[in-house]
Amino acid sequence: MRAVFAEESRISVLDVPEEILEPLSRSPVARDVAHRAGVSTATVSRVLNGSAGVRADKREAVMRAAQDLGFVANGAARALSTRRFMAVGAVVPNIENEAFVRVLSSFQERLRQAGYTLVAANAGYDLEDELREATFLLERGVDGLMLVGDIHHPDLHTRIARHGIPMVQTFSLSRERPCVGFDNAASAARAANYLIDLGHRRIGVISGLRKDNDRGGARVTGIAQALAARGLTLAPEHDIEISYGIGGGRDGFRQMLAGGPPPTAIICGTDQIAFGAMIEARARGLDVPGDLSVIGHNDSDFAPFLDPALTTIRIHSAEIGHAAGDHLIARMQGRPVVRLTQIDAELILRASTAPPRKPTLD
Amino acid sequence: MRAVFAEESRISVLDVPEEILEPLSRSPVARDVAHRAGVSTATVSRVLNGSAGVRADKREAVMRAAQDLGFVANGAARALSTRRFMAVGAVVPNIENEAFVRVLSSFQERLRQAGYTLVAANAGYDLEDELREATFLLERGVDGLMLVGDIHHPDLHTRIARHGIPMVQTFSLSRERPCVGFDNAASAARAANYLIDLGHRRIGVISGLRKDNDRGGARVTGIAQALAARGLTLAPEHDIEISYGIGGGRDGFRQMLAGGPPPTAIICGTDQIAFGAMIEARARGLDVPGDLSVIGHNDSDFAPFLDPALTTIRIHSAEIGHAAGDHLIARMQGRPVVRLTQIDAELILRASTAPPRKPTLD
DNA sequence: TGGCTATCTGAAAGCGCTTTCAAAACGCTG
DNA sequence: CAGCGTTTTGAAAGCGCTTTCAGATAGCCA
Repeated sequence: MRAVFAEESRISVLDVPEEILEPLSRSPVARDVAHRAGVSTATVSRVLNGSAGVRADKREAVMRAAQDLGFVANGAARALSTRRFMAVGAVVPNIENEAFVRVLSSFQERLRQAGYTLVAANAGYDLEDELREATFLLERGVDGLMLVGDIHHPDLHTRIARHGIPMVQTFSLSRERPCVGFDNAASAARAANYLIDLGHRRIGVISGLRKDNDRGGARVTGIAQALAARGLTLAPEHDIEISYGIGGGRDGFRQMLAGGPPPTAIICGTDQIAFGAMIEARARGLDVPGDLSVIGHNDSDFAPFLDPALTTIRIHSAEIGHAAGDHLIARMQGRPVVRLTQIDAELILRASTAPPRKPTLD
Repeated sequence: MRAVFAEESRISVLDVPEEILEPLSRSPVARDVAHRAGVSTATVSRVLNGSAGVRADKREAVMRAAQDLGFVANGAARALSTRRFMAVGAVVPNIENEAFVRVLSSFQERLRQAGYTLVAANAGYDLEDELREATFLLERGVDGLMLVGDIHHPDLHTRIARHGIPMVQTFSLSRERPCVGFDNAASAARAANYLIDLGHRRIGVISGLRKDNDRGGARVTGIAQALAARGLTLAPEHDIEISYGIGGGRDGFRQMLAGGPPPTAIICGTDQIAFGAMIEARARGLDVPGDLSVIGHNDSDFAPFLDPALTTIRIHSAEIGHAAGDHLIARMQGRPVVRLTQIDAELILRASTAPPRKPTLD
């Protein structure tokens, strides 16, 4: 059931031309402040940047003049002069995705404290687009760059290197490049082992799109290997790749059921997918966790509130963002840094997983 | 039930000092390109900015030289020279909030197409913080600014005016300033009227924090007025203000029940709050919608998938973002614009609302 | 008070682009 | 081929800040 009520569709008040805002003469520049304070622009700069060696009275005068005039330094001029933009870029696959939002938020928090601004861009799970967006950021001017994952367009590293700015990768580990993340394969394998230990033998996977996505790929690989190590296999019909979201999860599970004997447990690429799969399972009369155990990824806000509460792999997004921020800030300030920071994901056990009702016989 | 399994806590590989990246001489500048192409920097600039009036052969030569050198113009120098930063700022109350994320994403989409970058900042529902963040953005250099809501720090408008850049407000309407949004009071009132029409007489509200939040305030006011117009009142014990989130919703509803005869319907500030309230209701043995009708706000992804599916006020976040982007781009390019764009919210009817089981008698 | 050092200060030179302005090159026409 | 109107082009002047460098001041001691 779904209807639109009282749709008083959209209205626009047309063409009220903009009035001109105050004919403000011209925004004040350092010279104006210097004049007013009776000093040179050099001194203005020194005062406003807090550098020592300015006599108290002049300092006062400059401060007051700047205040009176409402002076705000021109960022571009400063950047041009100092060769520092005081900005950091971040390119993430999907800027609306909860996990990335959390990382960006905590990343920004750190940067902001250090006086940097964050400029985020969207790469949409496509290496070409990622390259394009990163290039755009480099042109506009950033002092550092955050990327997601370990596979990128071959030209990307060259371009970053040419700009001579530090870069840090997140969400996965890398032997070649600085990174903050976790072992996606290992954490997914841990979830698989947990299910195997519970007695499950037919285990399925519903992942998001894996194209240009090393994290998703690694997780599936990790699961397949964990199964193999215990003499089990990930059946092709139990290895589903769908688009993200609750709808994707429903479709994915439906697809899986169409492929032969259903699994007794599934591991999903996100909690949204897991939620969708649970809905579809219920619609098919399957009990979770009685007939089907479900594990998600991310520990979204709603995960503990689902019915049953969702077992999930919690990614410490906030800590990844903080660590990535700290890493970049340190390098931009020329301090030594750790090259690899590992922040392991945790398996959070809740009610959506249980031993299979009737242990499978094979 | 909630346990942490196999917590192999966090590891950091320490102090592998960063190797120096390629000792690249110095990134190429326009002069280098000019030299290589045998022209002046003026011509280089003309070619790279696509301005007409450059002979084809020189244009070719410049293109090739720029390509060979991997030249990328310095954004700060360009900004300083053109007095345009090609950047737009946005200050939102909570950068992690789903509704704002969606607006920012669609806003950015438009800006990006027009060659602008978005710089977003977090104001945390506090006017002082909002002022601080906006000022920070103004200093760093933006050509336009997006804000949320119609109440701001008194100094904010002065500062924006001093910079002479356009600003647009979102999510609510304003008679003083350019805006893209909807009538929060009216849309909430519509929801209230719908409940009244269903036969509800005791209607409650659980809103998020209303401090420095005109949207939240307007919604409650709208509901109270709608009730009053039908001879009903919003009882103080049914007017709850809590922090956002599912947990907030649970707490809020619990608090409401503690305050006397329970309402037969509630309107919540977000779908998360509504979800929390539904969980708490169920925990108390109340049936939704039999004993309690619930309406949310935003039409989050999960709303149609809750059990029962959630009736909610859908805010067209993506369209608000697009319209705000278009508005700002137009003004930055000196084109005339509409001053007020209204994009009404819709009431989406689903299964969480129904007539009260036993009509109240008053 | 003179001399010497330590502290402050301002003039001026960039930073790397864009853009104006005048000169150069070009293409026609008569 | 001179003369004239167009195109093209480059020199140079900014844009508004930081920072160097040398000169001006102040502080101190004898």
